Amino acid sequence: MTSTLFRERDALRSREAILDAAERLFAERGFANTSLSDVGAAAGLSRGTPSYFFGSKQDLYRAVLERCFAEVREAVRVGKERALASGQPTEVVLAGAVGEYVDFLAARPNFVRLIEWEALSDGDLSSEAGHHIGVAQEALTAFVQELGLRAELAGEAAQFLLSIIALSWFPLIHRSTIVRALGLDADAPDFLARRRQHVIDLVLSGLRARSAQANGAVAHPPSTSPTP
Amino acid sequence: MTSTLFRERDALRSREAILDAAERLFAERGFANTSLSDVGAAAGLSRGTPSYFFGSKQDLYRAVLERCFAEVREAVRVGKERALASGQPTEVVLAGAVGEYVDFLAARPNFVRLIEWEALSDGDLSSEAGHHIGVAQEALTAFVQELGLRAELAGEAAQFLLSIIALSWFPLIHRSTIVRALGLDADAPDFLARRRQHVIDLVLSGLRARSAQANGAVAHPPSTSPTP
DNA sequence: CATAACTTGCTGGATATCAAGCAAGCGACT
DNA sequence: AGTCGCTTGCTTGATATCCAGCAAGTTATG
Repeated sequence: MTSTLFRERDALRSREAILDAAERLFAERGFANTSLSDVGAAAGLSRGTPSYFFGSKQDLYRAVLERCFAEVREAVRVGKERALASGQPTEVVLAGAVGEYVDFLAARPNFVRLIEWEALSDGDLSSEAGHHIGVAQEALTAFVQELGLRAELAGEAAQFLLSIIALSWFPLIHRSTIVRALGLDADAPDFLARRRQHVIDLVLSGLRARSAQANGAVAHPPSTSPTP
Repeated sequence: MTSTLFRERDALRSREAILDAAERLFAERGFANTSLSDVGAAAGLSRGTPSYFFGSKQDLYRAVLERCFAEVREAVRVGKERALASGQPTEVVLAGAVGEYVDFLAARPNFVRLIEWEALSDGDLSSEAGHHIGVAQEALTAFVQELGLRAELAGEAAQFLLSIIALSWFPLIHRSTIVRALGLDADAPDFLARRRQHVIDLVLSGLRARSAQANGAVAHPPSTSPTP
């Protein structure tokens, strides 16, 4: 019998192992600070194997991003369909969607960090991250549709969506810096649930206030002005 | 007379020039992607000068961070004093403080990007970013004090403060990716004002809802639960 | 005042390290 | 024998760090 110490040779498995390793390392340390040696070693393979399967380092990076975005696109598609078909009241649908978004991101720290490196390095989305546009637009139209807004309020909706993303995203990036500096423990078992609820409450109260302001007369002045 | 083409030798000015150049380049491209040659050239000096003044690349980086944090500490201190002494109603004070925070960050893209690189690279705040703790704690106590909360609600306050930071911070990092993907134009002359107002409205409505829930009976159920 | 002795600000070559990419090689299986 | 999966040796380019040195001052000394 052949030794079981060495895995049998399997191109597909090795490819996936390299993708996994690269995703983890690129997410943790960024593109520039990850060497192909590191990737090979983390995949349990040699220095040269990443190049063998993916060509250049850039190409490997593209492959990693592509795999991540595919997952996100799918999640948005599914979430959108479910939300629009549910027939539940708007607030319930939104609360569910926001909560799921928080959980989705929290379960994918690699994805979040990858995008963050990307945003910092590139400056603009010209290169790889062009995928983002499509997903964001799809989410935005679903959001506008669910709120039953006319097109004129798309800017307002975009602000809200931007806020939802920011609220869900930020604590994951700064879990060990700002979050901890505020005395919160991102590793505590109930942190995620608390955060999820907080984000949902904040967004819903914001939307309620906004629609109250739009419908009724001027109950309170539009909002307090900051400059004296 | 001596030629005015060449600046007279001035150690302090050169030091500052190098700090400025390093801050800009580290913020734009990150630590790993900035060479000391780049820094020297950007400062109008030679390849070797950064090392001459600051020793190692790491030390130069530390000096840049230190200078940034000093500015932030000062801003927090001033803002805190002014807010607590103003005697205005809580909502006005908060709206002012939040708006100022948004503007403060928007005026300092270098700072925001620097911290973001730091958060991504380090993972934890052990090393350089330990400064953060102090500033965040000071802001938090001011916030709790302004709201007149008991210590038990510090966790709640921290969530709100975290949200304020996230809302103000995120669009600056993702101005060319997510913000643009949502159809917003971060370079439009009124984007900052709109965003400022949105953040203020969102935070204030959230706080109003929270205090209504705390004071009155259960007007609406605590909040809609996301899981089916 | 003049010259020498010394300091300070800054430069740019030399060296060493490290990583990407290429190509030759090697073992296993068909 | 040939192909596939993978490894290893080597080259080349980039860059951090060390250091010798120059030039513009500054102080001490005649």
